[in-house]
Amino acid sequence: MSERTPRWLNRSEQHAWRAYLVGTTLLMDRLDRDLRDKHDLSLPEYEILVRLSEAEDHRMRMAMLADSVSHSRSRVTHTISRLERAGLVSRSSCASDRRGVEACLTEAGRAAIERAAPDHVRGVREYLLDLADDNDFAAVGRVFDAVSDQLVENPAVDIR
Amino acid sequence: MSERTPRWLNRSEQHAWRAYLVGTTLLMDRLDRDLRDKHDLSLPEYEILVRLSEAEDHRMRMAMLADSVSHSRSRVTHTISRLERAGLVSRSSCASDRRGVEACLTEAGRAAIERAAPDHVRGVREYLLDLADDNDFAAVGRVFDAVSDQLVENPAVDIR
DNA sequence: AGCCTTTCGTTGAATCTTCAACCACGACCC
DNA sequence: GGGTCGTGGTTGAAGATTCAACGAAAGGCT
Repeated sequence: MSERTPRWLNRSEQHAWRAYLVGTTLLMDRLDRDLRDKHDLSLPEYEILVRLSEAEDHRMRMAMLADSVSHSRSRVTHTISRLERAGLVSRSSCASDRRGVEACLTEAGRAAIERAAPDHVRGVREYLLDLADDNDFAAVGRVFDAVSDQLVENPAVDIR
Repeated sequence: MSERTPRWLNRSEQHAWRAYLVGTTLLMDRLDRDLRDKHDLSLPEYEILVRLSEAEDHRMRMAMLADSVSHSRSRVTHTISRLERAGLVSRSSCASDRRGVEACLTEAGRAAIERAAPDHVRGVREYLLDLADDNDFAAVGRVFDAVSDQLVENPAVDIR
Protein backbone atom coordinates (compact mmCIF):
# COMPACT_ATOMS: atom_id res chain seq x y z
CA MET A 1 0.00 0.00 0.00
CA SER A 2 2.72 2.48 0.87
CA GLU A 3 5.08 3.58 -1.85
CA ARG A 4 8.77 2.85 -1.64
CA THR A 5 10.10 6.16 -2.87
CA PRO A 6 8.00 9.01 -1.58
CA ARG A 7 7.26 11.94 -3.87
CA TRP A 8 8.93 14.65 -1.86
CA LEU A 9 7.64 18.16 -2.11
CA ASN A 10 9.29 20.25 -4.76
CA ARG A 11 10.73 23.64 -3.97
CA SER A 12 7.57 25.64 -4.47
CA GLU A 13 5.32 23.09 -2.80
CA GLN A 14 7.67 23.04 0.14
CA HIS A 15 7.71 26.79 0.33
CA ALA A 16 3.94 27.16 0.15
CA TRP A 17 3.35 24.39 2.67
CA ARG A 18 5.65 25.96 5.22
CA ALA A 19 4.26 29.41 4.62
CA TYR A 20 0.83 28.01 5.30
CA LEU A 21 1.98 26.25 8.48
CA VAL A 22 3.73 29.18 10.09
CA GLY A 23 1.30 31.74 8.73
CA THR A 24 -1.55 29.80 10.24
CA THR A 25 0.06 29.50 13.66
CA LEU A 26 0.86 33.21 13.67
CA LEU A 27 -2.61 34.13 12.50
CA MET A 28 -4.46 31.92 14.96
CA ASP A 29 -2.25 33.03 17.82
CA ARG A 30 -2.86 36.64 17.01
CA LEU A 31 -6.61 36.42 16.58
CA ASP A 32 -6.79 34.45 19.80
CA ARG A 33 -4.67 36.92 21.70
CA ASP A 34 -6.65 39.90 20.46
CA LEU A 35 -9.91 38.29 21.52
CA ARG A 36 -8.55 37.37 24.93
CA ASP A 37 -7.04 40.76 25.58
CA LYS A 38 -10.05 42.82 24.62
CA HIS A 39 -12.96 40.50 25.15
CA ASP A 40 -11.93 37.65 27.41
CA LEU A 41 -12.78 35.07 24.80
CA SER A 42 -10.62 32.48 23.13
CA LEU A 43 -10.94 31.97 19.39
CA PRO A 44 -12.65 28.58 19.79
CA GLU A 45 -15.08 30.10 22.27
CA TYR A 46 -15.78 32.91 19.85
CA GLU A 47 -16.46 30.47 17.05
CA ILE A 48 -18.95 28.61 19.21
CA LEU A 49 -20.73 31.81 20.14
CA VAL A 50 -20.93 32.81 16.49
CA ARG A 51 -22.58 29.52 15.56
CA LEU A 52 -25.09 29.95 18.35
CA SER A 53 -25.83 33.52 17.42
CA GLU A 54 -26.63 32.44 13.89
CA ALA A 55 -28.79 29.53 14.93
CA GLU A 56 -32.55 29.65 15.06
CA ASP A 57 -33.62 30.79 18.50
CA HIS A 58 -29.92 31.07 19.41
CA ARG A 59 -29.78 27.43 20.41
CA MET A 60 -28.11 24.31 19.07
CA ARG A 61 -27.62 20.68 19.90
CA MET A 62 -24.16 19.83 21.19
CA ALA A 63 -23.39 17.42 18.38
CA MET A 64 -24.43 19.93 15.75
CA LEU A 65 -22.22 22.52 17.36
CA ALA A 66 -19.31 20.11 17.42
CA ASP A 67 -19.73 19.26 13.75
CA SER A 68 -20.05 22.84 12.68
CA VAL A 69 -16.72 23.83 14.20
CA SER A 70 -15.10 20.42 13.66
CA HIS A 71 -14.19 19.93 17.27
CA SER A 72 -14.56 16.77 19.27
CA ARG A 73 -17.67 16.41 21.36
CA SER A 74 -15.60 16.28 24.47
CA ARG A 75 -13.97 19.52 23.55
CA VAL A 76 -17.30 21.20 22.94
CA THR A 77 -18.59 19.91 26.26
CA HIS A 78 -15.66 21.54 28.03
CA THR A 79 -15.89 24.74 26.04
CA ILE A 80 -19.61 25.09 26.69
CA SER A 81 -19.00 24.41 30.37
CA ARG A 82 -16.58 27.32 30.50
CA LEU A 83 -18.96 29.56 28.61
CA GLU A 84 -21.76 28.52 30.92
CA ARG A 85 -19.63 29.30 33.95
CA ALA A 86 -19.01 32.71 32.42
CA GLY A 87 -22.76 33.20 32.00
CA LEU A 88 -22.64 33.49 28.22
CA VAL A 89 -24.45 30.27 27.45
CA SER A 90 -27.03 28.09 29.17
CA ARG A 91 -27.71 24.41 28.81
CA SER A 92 -31.10 22.77 28.63
CA SER A 93 -32.09 19.25 27.84
CA CYS A 94 -33.75 18.57 24.55
CA ALA A 95 -37.47 17.88 24.40
CA SER A 96 -37.59 15.54 21.43
CA ASP A 97 -34.52 13.46 22.26
CA ARG A 98 -33.94 12.92 25.90
CA ARG A 99 -30.26 12.15 25.37
CA GLY A 100 -29.84 15.52 23.78
CA VAL A 101 -28.62 18.78 25.24
CA GLU A 102 -29.09 22.18 23.75
CA ALA A 103 -26.76 25.10 24.29
CA CYS A 104 -28.43 28.48 24.20
CA LEU A 105 -26.94 31.94 24.03
CA THR A 106 -27.86 34.06 27.05
CA GLU A 107 -28.48 37.74 26.83
CA ALA A 108 -24.97 38.32 28.17
CA GLY A 109 -23.67 35.96 25.52
CA ARG A 110 -25.41 37.86 22.76
CA ALA A 111 -23.98 41.08 24.09
CA ALA A 112 -20.50 39.60 24.30
CA ILE A 113 -20.48 38.39 20.74
CA GLU A 114 -21.80 41.68 19.46
CA ARG A 115 -19.07 43.49 21.29
CA ALA A 116 -16.32 41.18 20.09
CA ALA A 117 -17.34 40.69 16.47
CA PRO A 118 -16.32 44.08 15.07
CA ASP A 119 -12.83 43.83 16.54
CA HIS A 120 -12.46 40.27 15.40
CA VAL A 121 -13.53 41.02 11.85
CA ARG A 122 -11.18 43.96 11.77
CA GLY A 123 -8.39 41.56 12.70
CA VAL A 124 -9.32 39.08 10.01
CA ARG A 125 -9.16 41.89 7.49
CA GLU A 126 -5.98 43.42 8.78
CA TYR A 127 -4.01 40.21 9.15
CA LEU A 128 -5.41 38.35 6.19
CA LEU A 129 -7.95 39.76 3.78
CA ASP A 130 -6.32 43.13 3.23
CA LEU A 131 -3.03 41.44 2.45
CA ALA A 132 -4.33 39.04 -0.12
CA ASP A 133 -5.46 39.50 -3.66
CA ASP A 134 -9.17 38.66 -3.87
CA ASN A 135 -8.53 35.86 -6.32
CA ASP A 136 -5.82 34.41 -4.16
CA PHE A 137 -8.10 34.39 -1.19
CA ALA A 138 -10.84 32.78 -3.22
CA ALA A 139 -8.30 30.09 -4.07
CA VAL A 140 -7.71 29.56 -0.37
CA GLY A 141 -11.43 29.00 -0.01
CA ARG A 142 -11.50 26.45 -2.81
CA VAL A 143 -8.50 24.58 -1.48
CA PHE A 144 -9.85 24.23 2.04
CA ASP A 145 -13.31 23.37 0.86
CA ALA A 146 -11.71 20.46 -0.91
CA VAL A 147 -9.70 19.58 2.17
CA SER A 148 -12.79 19.53 4.34
CA ASP A 149 -14.67 17.38 1.88
CA GLN A 150 -11.83 14.91 1.65
CA LEU A 151 -11.31 14.63 5.39
CA VAL A 152 -14.97 14.45 6.28
CA GLU A 153 -15.52 11.72 3.69
CA ASN A 154 -12.42 9.80 4.73
CA PRO A 155 -11.95 10.09 8.45
CA ALA A 156 -8.96 8.45 10.09
CA VAL A 157 -9.49 4.72 10.32
CA ASP A 158 -9.76 3.90 13.92
CA ILE A 159 -8.72 0.32 14.57
CA ARG A 160 -10.66 -1.25 17.35
CA MET B 1 -9.02 54.46 16.03
CA SER B 2 -11.73 51.83 15.80
CA GLU B 3 -14.42 52.23 13.18
CA ARG B 4 -18.04 52.63 14.15
CA THR B 5 -19.55 50.42 11.50
CA PRO B 6 -17.39 47.40 10.84
CA ARG B 7 -16.96 46.16 7.30
CA TRP B 8 -18.48 42.74 7.71
CA LEU B 9 -17.32 39.94 5.51
CA ASN B 10 -19.31 39.53 2.33
CA ARG B 11 -20.75 36.19 1.35
CA SER B 12 -17.70 34.84 -0.45
CA GLU B 13 -15.22 36.19 2.09
CA GLN B 14 -17.26 34.60 4.84
CA HIS B 15 -17.38 31.32 3.01
CA ALA B 16 -13.67 31.22 2.27
CA TRP B 17 -12.75 32.25 5.80
CA ARG B 18 -14.83 29.51 7.35
CA ALA B 19 -13.60 26.94 4.88
CA TYR B 20 -10.07 27.87 5.85
CA LEU B 21 -10.85 27.64 9.56
CA VAL B 22 -12.52 24.27 9.55
CA GLY B 23 -10.31 22.88 6.80
CA THR B 24 -7.26 23.80 8.82
CA THR B 25 -8.51 22.21 12.01
CA LEU B 26 -9.42 19.03 10.15
CA LEU B 27 -6.10 18.97 8.33
CA MET B 28 -3.96 19.58 11.38
CA ASP B 29 -5.89 17.06 13.42
CA ARG B 30 -5.49 14.45 10.77
CA LEU B 31 -1.78 14.98 10.15
CA ASP B 32 -1.21 14.95 13.88
CA ARG B 33 -3.20 11.78 14.38
CA ASP B 34 -1.44 9.98 11.57
CA LEU B 35 1.96 10.88 12.99
CA ARG B 36 0.97 9.80 16.48
CA ASP B 37 -0.57 6.54 15.37
CA LYS B 38 2.26 5.40 13.17
CA HIS B 39 5.29 7.17 14.56
CA ASP B 40 4.58 8.35 18.08
CA LEU B 41 5.23 11.95 17.16
CA SER B 42 3.00 14.99 17.35
CA LEU B 43 2.94 17.40 14.45
CA PRO B 44 4.78 20.11 16.41
CA GLU B 45 7.41 17.57 17.43
CA TYR B 46 7.77 16.49 13.84
CA GLU B 47 8.23 20.06 12.72
CA ILE B 48 10.98 20.56 15.27
CA LEU B 49 12.77 17.41 14.17
CA VAL B 50 12.57 18.51 10.54
CA ARG B 51 14.20 21.84 11.33
CA LEU B 52 16.97 20.07 13.20
CA SER B 53 17.51 17.55 10.43
CA GLU B 54 17.99 20.37 7.96
CA ALA B 55 20.32 22.34 10.16
CA GLU B 56 24.04 22.31 9.83
CA ASP B 57 25.44 19.55 11.98
CA HIS B 58 21.85 18.71 12.99
CA ARG B 59 21.91 21.26 15.77
CA MET B 60 20.21 24.56 16.46
CA ARG B 61 19.93 27.18 19.13
CA MET B 62 16.64 27.10 21.04
CA ALA B 63 15.65 30.63 20.03
CA MET B 64 16.33 29.93 16.38
CA LEU B 65 14.23 26.82 16.59
CA ALA B 66 11.41 28.73 18.24
CA ASP B 67 11.49 31.41 15.56
CA SER B 68 11.58 28.94 12.72
CA VAL B 69 8.40 27.19 13.83
CA SER B 70 6.84 30.33 15.35
CA HIS B 71 6.31 28.81 18.74
CA SER B 72 6.98 30.45 22.07
CA ARG B 73 10.32 29.73 23.69
CA SER B 74 8.61 28.13 26.58
CA ARG B 75 6.78 25.80 24.27
CA VAL B 76 9.97 24.81 22.50
CA THR B 77 11.65 24.17 25.83
CA HIS B 78 8.86 21.76 26.78
CA THR B 79 8.78 20.12 23.36
CA ILE B 80 12.53 19.60 23.34
CA SER B 81 12.33 18.19 26.86
CA ARG B 82 9.85 15.59 25.69
CA LEU B 83 11.94 14.76 22.66
CA GLU B 84 15.01 14.51 24.85
CA ARG B 85 13.18 12.17 27.21
CA ALA B 86 12.30 10.06 24.17
CA GLY B 87 15.97 10.00 23.18
CA LEU B 88 15.44 11.77 19.86
CA VAL B 89 17.26 14.96 20.73
CA SER B 90 20.07 15.96 23.07
CA ARG B 91 20.82 19.29 24.66
CA SER B 92 24.22 20.90 25.01
CA SER B 93 25.23 24.33 26.12
CA CYS B 94 26.53 26.69 23.54
CA ALA B 95 30.24 27.49 23.38
CA SER B 96 30.13 31.06 22.10
CA ASP B 97 27.25 32.29 24.24
CA ARG B 98 27.06 30.74 27.64
CA ARG B 99 23.39 31.56 28.02
CA GLY B 100 22.67 29.58 24.93
CA VAL B 101 21.53 25.99 24.54
CA GLU B 102 21.73 23.91 21.44
CA ALA B 103 19.39 21.08 20.59
CA CYS B 104 20.94 18.32 18.54
CA LEU B 105 19.33 15.43 16.72
CA THR B 106 20.48 12.07 18.03
CA GLU B 107 20.99 9.05 15.82
CA ALA B 108 17.61 7.75 16.99
CA GLY B 109 16.10 11.12 16.17
CA ARG B 110 17.52 11.04 12.67
CA ALA B 111 16.13 7.56 12.21
CA ALA B 112 12.72 8.59 13.54
CA ILE B 113 12.37 11.52 11.19
CA GLU B 114 13.47 9.45 8.22
CA ARG B 115 10.87 6.85 9.08
CA ALA B 116 8.10 9.36 9.59
CA ALA B 117 8.76 11.73 6.71
CA PRO B 118 7.50 9.58 3.83
CA ASP B 119 4.18 8.91 5.56
CA HIS B 120 3.81 12.53 6.53
CA VAL B 121 4.50 13.79 3.03
CA ARG B 122 2.06 11.26 1.65
CA GLY B 123 -0.56 12.72 3.98
CA VAL B 124 0.18 16.27 2.93
CA ARG B 125 -0.33 15.22 -0.68
CA GLU B 126 -3.40 13.15 -0.07
CA TYR B 127 -5.22 15.63 2.16
CA LEU B 128 -4.09 18.81 0.48
CA LEU B 129 -1.83 18.95 -2.55
CA ASP B 130 -3.60 16.34 -4.62
CA LEU B 131 -6.91 18.08 -4.06
CA ALA B 132 -5.81 21.52 -5.09
CA ASP B 133 -5.06 23.03 -8.40
CA ASP B 134 -1.37 23.98 -8.52
CA ASN B 135 -2.18 27.62 -9.04
CA ASP B 136 -4.61 27.61 -6.18
CA PHE B 137 -2.03 26.14 -3.90
CA ALA B 138 0.53 28.67 -5.04
CA ALA B 139 -2.01 31.31 -4.06
CA VAL B 140 -2.21 29.78 -0.59
CA GLY B 141 1.55 30.19 -0.38
CA ARG B 142 1.41 33.82 -1.40
CA VAL B 143 -1.38 34.62 1.02
CA PHE B 144 0.33 33.11 4.03
CA ASP B 145 3.68 34.55 3.15
CA ALA B 146 1.99 37.91 3.36
CA VAL B 147 0.32 36.96 6.64
CA SER B 148 3.62 35.95 8.18
CA ASP B 149 5.31 39.13 7.05
CA GLN B 150 2.52 41.26 8.45
CA LEU B 151 2.40 39.52 11.80
CA VAL B 152 6.14 39.30 12.28
CA GLU B 153 6.50 43.00 11.48
CA ASN B 154 3.58 43.99 13.69
CA PRO B 155 3.48 41.76 16.71
CA ALA B 156 0.72 42.20 19.28
CA VAL B 157 1.37 45.25 21.41
CA ASP B 158 2.02 44.08 24.85
CA ILE B 159 1.09 46.75 27.36
CA ARG B 160 3.31 46.74 30.42
C1' DA C 1 -41.02 -7.79 24.63
C1' DG C 2 -35.86 -8.53 24.60
C1' DC C 3 -31.39 -7.80 22.75
C1' DC C 4 -27.85 -5.55 20.25
C1' DT C 5 -25.83 -1.59 18.24
C1' DT C 6 -25.31 3.21 17.67
C1' DT C 7 -25.63 7.93 19.07
C1' DC C 8 -25.47 11.66 22.61
C1' DG C 9 -23.13 13.80 25.92
C1' DT C 10 -20.28 13.85 30.08
C1' DT C 11 -16.38 12.81 33.13
C1' DG C 12 -11.70 12.81 34.98
C1' DA C 13 -7.08 11.90 34.00
C1' DA C 14 -3.20 12.53 30.88
C1' DT C 15 -1.03 15.48 27.80
C1' DC C 16 0.07 19.75 25.74
C1' DT C 17 0.22 24.89 25.75
C1' DT C 18 0.32 29.30 27.89
C1' DC C 19 1.54 32.36 31.40
C1' DA C 20 4.26 34.76 34.83
C1' DA C 21 8.22 34.66 37.29
C1' DC C 22 12.78 33.83 37.41
C1' DC C 23 18.13 33.31 36.85
C1' DA C 24 22.26 33.73 34.07
C1' DC C 25 24.66 36.00 30.83
C1' DG C 26 25.83 39.59 27.33
C1' DA C 27 25.80 44.40 25.70
C1' DC C 28 26.09 48.95 26.51
C1' DC C 29 27.07 53.07 29.04
C1' DC C 30 29.25 55.90 32.49
C1' DG D 1 34.46 48.46 37.70
C1' DG D 2 29.59 49.01 38.49
C1' DG D 3 24.90 49.91 36.67
C1' DT D 4 21.14 49.02 33.73
C1' DC D 5 18.86 46.89 30.22
C1' DG D 6 17.79 43.35 26.93
C1' DT D 7 18.21 38.45 25.53
C1' DG D 8 18.28 33.24 26.16
C1' DG D 9 16.32 29.77 28.38
C1' DT D 10 13.95 27.29 32.12
C1' DT D 11 10.42 26.37 35.61
C1' DG D 12 6.00 25.15 37.67
C1' DA D 13 1.34 26.16 37.88
C1' DA D 14 -2.84 27.26 35.41
C1' DG D 15 -5.47 26.58 31.41
C1' DA D 16 -6.99 24.03 27.31
C1' DT D 17 -7.34 19.72 24.59
C1' DT D 18 -7.25 14.82 23.96
C1' DC D 19 -8.20 10.29 25.39
C1' DA D 20 -10.64 6.35 27.22
C1' DA D 21 -14.34 5.02 29.68
C1' DC D 22 -18.90 5.47 30.88
C1' DG D 23 -24.30 5.90 31.47
C1' DA D 24 -28.50 6.99 29.23
C1' DA D 25 -31.53 6.92 25.60
C1' DA D 26 -32.78 5.75 20.66
C1' DG D 27 -33.14 2.68 16.80
C1' DG D 28 -33.23 -1.58 14.76
C1' DC D 29 -34.09 -6.63 14.58
C1' DT D 30 -36.36 -10.97 15.72
